[in-house]
Amino acid sequence: MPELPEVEVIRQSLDKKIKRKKVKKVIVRNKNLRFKIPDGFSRFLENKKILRVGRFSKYLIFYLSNKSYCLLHLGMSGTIHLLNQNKKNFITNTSFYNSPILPKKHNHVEIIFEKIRIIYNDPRRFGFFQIIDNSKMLEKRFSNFGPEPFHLDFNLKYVLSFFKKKEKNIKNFLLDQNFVSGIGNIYANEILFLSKVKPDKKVNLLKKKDCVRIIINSRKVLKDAIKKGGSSIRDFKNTFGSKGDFQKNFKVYDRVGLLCKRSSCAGKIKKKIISNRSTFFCDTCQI
DNA sequence: AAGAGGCCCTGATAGC
DNA sequence: TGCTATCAGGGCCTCT
Repeated sequence: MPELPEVEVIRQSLDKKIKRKKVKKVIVRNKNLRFKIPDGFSRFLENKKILRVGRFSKYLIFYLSNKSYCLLHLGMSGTIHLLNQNKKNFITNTSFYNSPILPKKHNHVEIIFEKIRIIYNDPRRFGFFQIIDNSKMLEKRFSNFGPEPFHLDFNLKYVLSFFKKKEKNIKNFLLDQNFVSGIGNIYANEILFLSKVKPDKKVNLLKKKDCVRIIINSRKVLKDAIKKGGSSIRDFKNTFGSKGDFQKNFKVYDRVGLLCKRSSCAGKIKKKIISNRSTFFCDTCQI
């Protein structure tokens, strides 16, 4: 599910719900996520206030009242579910498990506030939590990440310097978080379609104007997706914070065999595996 | 040292 | 109905 736009939409709703609220209790049901949740994780969060919920790239950042941080990456299948609850017996109460909005399985972590309970669900367990002790460590954690597309650092000069003499194709670059942060497989496909660039084009062959279009469209696609509430595909429709609508705007993703949406183009959308990821493009108007 | 590929995991779906 | 194979939005690790 989650590329930058989906994570941002979740962040916005989560921030509204738990900002300035104190964590009463944390329950870890299954600590075997992508990285093992360490002993003491619950103790670390309990009795601390969430000052706000931030985000960098595809990571949610919980700003804690003792100037430490908790990161959450949703992996491929991580979702957050939010349940209101009565004050009475709010920690031990388990009636919420019957809630129709809550999946039956894979509810691995619960963070319990006085009137609200957030539940981390993740069937594939590619997501993870991470405790960060201070702002220095937070800075270090993301020091190797490229800028987000919106950032002024993601500009022509930066892109050209990265592409010089590189043999890699442009799609892999867009997915490379060291180059640019927050783009995943869906939006990489969409960005390249709008930019009229073939996904397997080697970056050292790109013209300046191609790079400019890729920069502009990276911003455009992510911004539009955030505005539409992200993309909901497969069974993620009812998930908290991601009842998105952007999938209706997909020009190439999951449209193999269908007509190209560019009005002047008669091509059909092709599918090709690049570095083990499904890649969709129009080989008529993307060159 | 850049770049390709394997792998972590479960669930939905397609094909027989 | 029930089996098997394939695929899924991420990113780390290893190998060449």
